[in-house]
Amino acid sequence: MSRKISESTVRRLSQYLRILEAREARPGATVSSTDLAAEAGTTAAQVRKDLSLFGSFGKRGLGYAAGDLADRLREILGLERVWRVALIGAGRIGSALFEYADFRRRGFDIVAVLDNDPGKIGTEWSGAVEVEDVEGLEVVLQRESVDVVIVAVPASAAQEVSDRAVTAGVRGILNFAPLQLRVPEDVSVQDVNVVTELEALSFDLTHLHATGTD
Amino acid sequence: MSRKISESTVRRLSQYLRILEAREARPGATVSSTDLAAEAGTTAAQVRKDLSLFGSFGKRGLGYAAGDLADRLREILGLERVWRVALIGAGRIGSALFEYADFRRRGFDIVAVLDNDPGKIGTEWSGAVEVEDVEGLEVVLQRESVDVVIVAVPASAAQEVSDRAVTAGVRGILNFAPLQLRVPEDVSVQDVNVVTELEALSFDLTHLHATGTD
DNA sequence: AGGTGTGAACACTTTCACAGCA
DNA sequence: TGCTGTGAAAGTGTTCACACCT
Repeated sequence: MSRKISESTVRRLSQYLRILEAREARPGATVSSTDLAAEAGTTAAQVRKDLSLFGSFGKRGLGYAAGDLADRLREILGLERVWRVALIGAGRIGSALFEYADFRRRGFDIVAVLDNDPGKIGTEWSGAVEVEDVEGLEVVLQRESVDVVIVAVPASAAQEVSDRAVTAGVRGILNFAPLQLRVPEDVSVQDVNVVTELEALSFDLTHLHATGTD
Repeated sequence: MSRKISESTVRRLSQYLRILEAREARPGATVSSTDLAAEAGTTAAQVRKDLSLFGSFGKRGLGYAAGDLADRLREILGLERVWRVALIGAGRIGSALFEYADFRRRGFDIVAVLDNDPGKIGTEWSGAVEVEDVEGLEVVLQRESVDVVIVAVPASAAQEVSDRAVTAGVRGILNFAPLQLRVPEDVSVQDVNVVTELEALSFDLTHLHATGTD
């Protein structure tokens, strides 16, 4: 069924879905590629190309049925199920993520939290999940049928934790550690690196200033 | 001076720099494009292309002088100065970011924190910065000569806050709100969106499974 | 030999422009 | 007329392959 879909297309699909959800469209409402493009900060042609990669579900002369389009996007993105997520690392980032209610609402359920700090192990978070010893990583991942792990440990521990999760069968990793994780081909890693984003800003600012003179 | 440098090149430069810094190279140490590529998860040709966009500072047969290369990268990325950052939004994400010491070490100094919650305004964070009322945004940004703002407020408030920061002269925005900020051409925005990253994982996992059957 | 710097080939993405349906 | 769907054209980014220096 699937051609090769680019990373950027997937990112935009996620964005389109968020836009549609924010509108909580009344039944029957329609949306055009021009609409979506304006809000997503891209072009109408881009929106149509992205969507047409998965079939043609627009009506010529009208646009897309907003509700149907949202459903279709959820289906394409694999969001019709609940993903079971384990959070590895109960530090600042970990706890901020855990408290971020949007995950749960969007189908990512944090079913386990692990850390190696004895002061944290055994404590209960939000009266729901107990922090467990990362020592027992494999057991926890299996017991909870975890699909995805969030790596929120220091860089020095990240590769080991990732290796163990992969060995335990995990195929998706959201990585907050500032290094490139080495994983087998069939494992998908997404990186979040705020320092890199800031450095990209720094680059832009430094070189934007130069635009006038060059 | 500057040709058009792609977003992806800049991201990789940041990564190369981090790799070099992690090695705390002894003076005189050298590093080859093959080395860097292996650790960064890219190809040697890519590394050389990226670096050659800014001049030729490698030695044929030898590689790059690690220390010099790191210096050059910092210069290219505009990291030879300290960037003054204001954090708008003192919620979960905001506080996690504030506590993340790496920023300061890397030249991003959070000089102001703003929020609209009366319970937070006036409190001191890390005995260093006092949370101020977002009401006075413009005054604070000017007083502190802020270069970059981090937008960590709910989506509903993000565009307004961004507009006000831009009007006050800010040219760089790190955006954590899940929407596309509208800004003038000469303002650079970098987005961090964890939900999109998770949805990209969800997409990959859903479609990797299919590879066998298709 | 070993490893850089780079034009030229290739692959991928975005934009254009228009045929075709509601 | 209005707006989608899509081949073809244009534009960007990556990989190849090799001349050249140490």
